[in-house]
Amino acid sequence: MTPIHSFKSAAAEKRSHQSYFKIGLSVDCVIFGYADKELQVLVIKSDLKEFAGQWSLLGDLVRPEEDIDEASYRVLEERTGLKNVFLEQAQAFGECDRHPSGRVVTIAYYSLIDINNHKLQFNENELSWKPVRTLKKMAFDHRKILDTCLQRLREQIFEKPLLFNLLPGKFALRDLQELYESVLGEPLDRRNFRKKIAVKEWLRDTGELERSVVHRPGRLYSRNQPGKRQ
Amino acid sequence: MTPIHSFKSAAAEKRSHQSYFKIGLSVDCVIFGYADKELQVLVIKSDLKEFAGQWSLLGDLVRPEEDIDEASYRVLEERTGLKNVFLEQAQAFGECDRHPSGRVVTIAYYSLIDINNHKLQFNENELSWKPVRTLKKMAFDHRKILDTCLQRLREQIFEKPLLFNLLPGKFALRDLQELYESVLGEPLDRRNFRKKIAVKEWLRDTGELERSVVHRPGRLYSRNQPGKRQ
DNA sequence: CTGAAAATATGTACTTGATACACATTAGGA
DNA sequence: TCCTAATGTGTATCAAGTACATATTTTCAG
Repeated sequence: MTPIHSFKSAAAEKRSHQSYFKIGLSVDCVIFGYADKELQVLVIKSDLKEFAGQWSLLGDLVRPEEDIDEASYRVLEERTGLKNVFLEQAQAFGECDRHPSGRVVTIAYYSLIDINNHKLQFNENELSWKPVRTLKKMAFDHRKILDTCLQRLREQIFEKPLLFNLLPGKFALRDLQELYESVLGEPLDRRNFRKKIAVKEWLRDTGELERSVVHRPGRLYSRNQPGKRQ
Repeated sequence: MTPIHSFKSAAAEKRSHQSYFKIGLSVDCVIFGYADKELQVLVIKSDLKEFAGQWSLLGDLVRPEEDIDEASYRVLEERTGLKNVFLEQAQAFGECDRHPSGRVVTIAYYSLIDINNHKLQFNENELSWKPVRTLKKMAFDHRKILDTCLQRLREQIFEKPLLFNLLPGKFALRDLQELYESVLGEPLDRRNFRKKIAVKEWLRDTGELERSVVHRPGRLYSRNQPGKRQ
């Protein structure tokens, strides 16, 4: 047993524990979006021959000089151009055989962005949005990572106003409810949903109404920014 | 940008990404116990000169050939001799400067054990139980890790029967309540506590009573093993 | 112009879980 | 035998979640 906390110096560490530094460390980002009334996730084609044709999450090795949180923000920004968005660590995945090319432990983060309000950086691989529902098999253990993050998201959406990040600036309550239903994977009662959201003061009534709907138009709301009193 | 998922082989990986393998990976275990009516945590004296005299959590580097979960079980077993106990991953901590001897990312786990029902392996350093309440400053970012795990524990104790791991085989309801109060850091109403626990069916009435108490003795309970019907 | 269709908007009863709180009971010790 | 210090239990209240029905508003078809 070689307790890490008894290292005497970085130099001694490198000599005596060489083999311990053979483990690669990465971050993987589960980036959720919403389109076609379905929860989507941003994925790229894996170009590992073991996973030919399969989709994988956006990830990268952590650089020696960056915090792991920084690494996740970097991956998100490189791929979507977005900064300063909600990004939360979910869990580390560290089974020996999870990466066919070597030992790589990954730390999973998840994030939510408005698909129509950003530009993807399509500079390599095939980057695309896929419905979470239809992604049966993914490269590596990425389906498991996705499920873990989705589970975490489900636990959070009534605690924090996360899902507003997936919607355009103005939306009807029905849009919001459909989004919640997509994420939770189950229908919600319209009246109870409205009440539940109402008490949280997450919404601001824009005074506008829906247009071009074939029925009575609903009110349009926007996210109530913290600190702003309506 | 060098996406990890496009590695062609382990050999190529080693050549082209040498610098990415300079990050050390460890696990740290927050091992809770209960004694003197206080929540305790298992710590050792740090022998890093930067943290002379300070306490640190039990941790070790992850070995190249073991899963991270395995690593945490190994650390726990090496220090306490215990196997097959509850051990849950809490969070990864990966700030660049968290370890003075180099870049080490750590994954925190927490566990709960009965202090009086195991033998500590005192083969090195000063290994001891310390009240969580009195540990103001710890080595590394270990106080932060401890707080994170404690927070996670608080969220779990009414969901899962975790705290029974800290108690002897037989205990009175008052003992259990005092333990909950220690963990939560706040007093609980005796009658409401009893009701809340009762509906969960975590307890089995042993039929015995407390002894040597200077008042009316309470019933002694043991943990109701799953599957066992009383 | 009118009525049908399809959605919005809202309120009420019920159930469940959490909280606040009071009184009778039992063993040990003086 | 009484006092002490707990145990053991029940009830009223409040908050949150759930189930459910009716009136209203717009567009579209005729």
